[in-house]
Amino acid sequence: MNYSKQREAIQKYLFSVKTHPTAETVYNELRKTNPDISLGTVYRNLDRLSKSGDILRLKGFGEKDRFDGNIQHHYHAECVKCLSVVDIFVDYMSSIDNGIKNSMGIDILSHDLKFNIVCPKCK
Amino acid sequence: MNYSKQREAIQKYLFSVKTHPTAETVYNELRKTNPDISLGTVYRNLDRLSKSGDILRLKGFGEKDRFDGNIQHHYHAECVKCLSVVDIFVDYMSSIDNGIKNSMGIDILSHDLKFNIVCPKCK
DNA sequence: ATTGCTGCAAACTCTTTGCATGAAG
DNA sequence: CTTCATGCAAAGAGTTTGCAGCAAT
Repeated sequence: MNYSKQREAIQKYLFSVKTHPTAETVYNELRKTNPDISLGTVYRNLDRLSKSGDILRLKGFGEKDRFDGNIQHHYHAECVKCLSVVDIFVDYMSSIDNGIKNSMGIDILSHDLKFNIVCPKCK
Repeated sequence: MNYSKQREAIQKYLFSVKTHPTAETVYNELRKTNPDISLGTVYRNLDRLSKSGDILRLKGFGEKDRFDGNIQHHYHAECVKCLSVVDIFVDYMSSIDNGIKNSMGIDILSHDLKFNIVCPKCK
């Protein structure tokens, strides 16, 4: 994997924001400092970075995928009004998986958990 | 909402299966007994039925939406190998939401929880 | 020099929708 | 008759990809 200015800019941007931007938002933000970047390159690098474990790809929040530069474990909550995504800094709750294993006898590899809230701004 | 033969067939089919078919699967299955049904009609009715609360639309399992005729509360698990979706008949765990409220001070409206497993067939 | 990355545009997948016709009430 | 639902095909939204040229090693 060769160095590329574009990939570095994408990763830096994601690391600098606490929002959970879509590919299009990343594209529009990066164009301000990197006017020649293309949407295809953004998609390609977001895909690469998430597959290499350097960023997170969040699915199931609205129709578009969202990306997160924070790879420490945390959950996410979506505001049911403005659809923004906020972080819930809580450790992975393995008790949930153990509970299912005990009551159902099914081995759980992991779980994906999303909370629905009304965010502070919308209240 | 007028009666329609097609909508009834869709709902009956979903109620009769324990799988969690995609729109295309519903379409292909219904065509066997209802050869003139169109994919657009299937999509339209799946949308209508999920909005009226008669069926469930499941998002976040692979790329395609899946539909569930069982509207009693239950969780779902996805097999990481074959991507099939199986039911986890466990009551809604409001303790999860209360835990977040107590530790973070955020009111949780609800949560969406998906388990990752290796299904019996793939083991 | 060789390989990998880019910009561009076209293609792809899933889903929704406009329209003229046909079924339901 | 009037309204709603259908079949069909086209359009829409999000994302991926083929290709020729440029950047990195």
